Amino acid sequence: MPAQTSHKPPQRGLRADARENRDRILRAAREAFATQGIDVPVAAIARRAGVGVATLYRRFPTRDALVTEAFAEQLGHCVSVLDEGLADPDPWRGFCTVVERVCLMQAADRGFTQAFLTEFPDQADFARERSRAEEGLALLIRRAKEAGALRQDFEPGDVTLLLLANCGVTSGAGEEAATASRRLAAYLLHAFRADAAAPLPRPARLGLERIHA
Amino acid sequence: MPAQTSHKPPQRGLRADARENRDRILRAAREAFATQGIDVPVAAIARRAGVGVATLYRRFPTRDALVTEAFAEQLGHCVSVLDEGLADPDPWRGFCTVVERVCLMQAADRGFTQAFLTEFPDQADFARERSRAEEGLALLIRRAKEAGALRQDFEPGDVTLLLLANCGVTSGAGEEAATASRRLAAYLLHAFRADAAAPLPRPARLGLERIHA
DNA sequence: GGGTAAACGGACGCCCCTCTCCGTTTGAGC
DNA sequence: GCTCAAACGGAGAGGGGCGTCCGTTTACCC
Repeated sequence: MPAQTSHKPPQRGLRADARENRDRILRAAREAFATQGIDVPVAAIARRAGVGVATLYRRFPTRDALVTEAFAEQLGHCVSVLDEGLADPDPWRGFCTVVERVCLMQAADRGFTQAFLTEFPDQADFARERSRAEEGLALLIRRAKEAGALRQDFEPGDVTLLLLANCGVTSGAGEEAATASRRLAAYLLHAFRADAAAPLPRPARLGLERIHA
Repeated sequence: MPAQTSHKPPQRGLRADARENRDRILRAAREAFATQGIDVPVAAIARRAGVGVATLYRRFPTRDALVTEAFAEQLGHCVSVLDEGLADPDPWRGFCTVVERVCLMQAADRGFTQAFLTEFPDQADFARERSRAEEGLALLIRRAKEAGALRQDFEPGDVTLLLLANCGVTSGAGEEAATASRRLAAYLLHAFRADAAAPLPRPARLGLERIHA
């Protein structure tokens, strides 16, 4: 079989106007989701993009498909943030950076946050990205522990915990979202430090996939 | 004027069957909200209560009125938890108890949590309870600081921060909600301790009323 | 037990959202 | 420039939730 050309198949072979419209729809969707939340009617997105609803549905057969595609970019961004964190010679600093950046991404995009909280289209693409993210994260955590910076009883599910917590904060805090998110991250990162160790209750069994349960 | 007899006016003077039905509706609503979330259709609540929709709407003229009334009990419970915390001779322990208990209440009731996160009917009753809660909380915080247990740069908005964070966790963690909530509370309470002090970013301006912005 | 106002319940109107159908327009190759 | 498949867009079908109307039933009082 031919090497699968990235995960954006339906771009090639489209007529010029169709491709243009497809881009406008995606841009409009991202804007709408970010500002109005993930529940904006499809019609509103179409209007914002300057196309008819039928055009939108021709490219994205269902609402979920559009949501998925619209957030693929953000998801990719998350992964690259993680890569940067892994590249940092100081694993603790790398870990902190990842957490802070992702939290701020959530704070800046209401739709992205909601997508985390509510059930989400579990497309195949996402599963792949997610498992990559899980591996990278586990590696970063292991390194940070070995460096003696991250507490020993920390575990990967605690990252999910933090992300969910941040979802709540960013959904609820309105315009203060970014400030609140920063403060939450600071508090939690502080509690995660090894030198802050004090007994913890047993961990929740939260994988990254649990997020969309 | 006659002393206002608590804040449950429309109980007296109802016909026996009507009062019975009213209670069943409230019970059904609380169950439905707790298990299915705050978005259950009114019709489902009516069915569960064994009454027609019209009967429901006769007692609770709008959906929001029903939600408000259904959660009044929980809100009262929160306040009494706070009172208990205030009664503890050790203000830090009192503070921890309040936080942990309220977090677990949220974890146990999906609807209550959602009501925190999403916009909420700002009924007059609630404003009163809320300001009482704010005062009590501020007092508890002041005492805990004076006792040297709570960090000096902690501020009331951080309680809102914690509650919102817990909302996110409990909405997202499914059956692990209680476990996750406990762990989050432990982490944050730990970070709130005075002996854990490290510089924080500037606080978010979150009052309790901000929760429903 | 009989009269009456209160309470009941289901059917219905209204609105909004998702997705489809179909007649019209347009880009691309010759 | 001509042809035609590809793309377009608006109108509308289908479904669901909120709140109301109105004919029927029932508790309470005498």
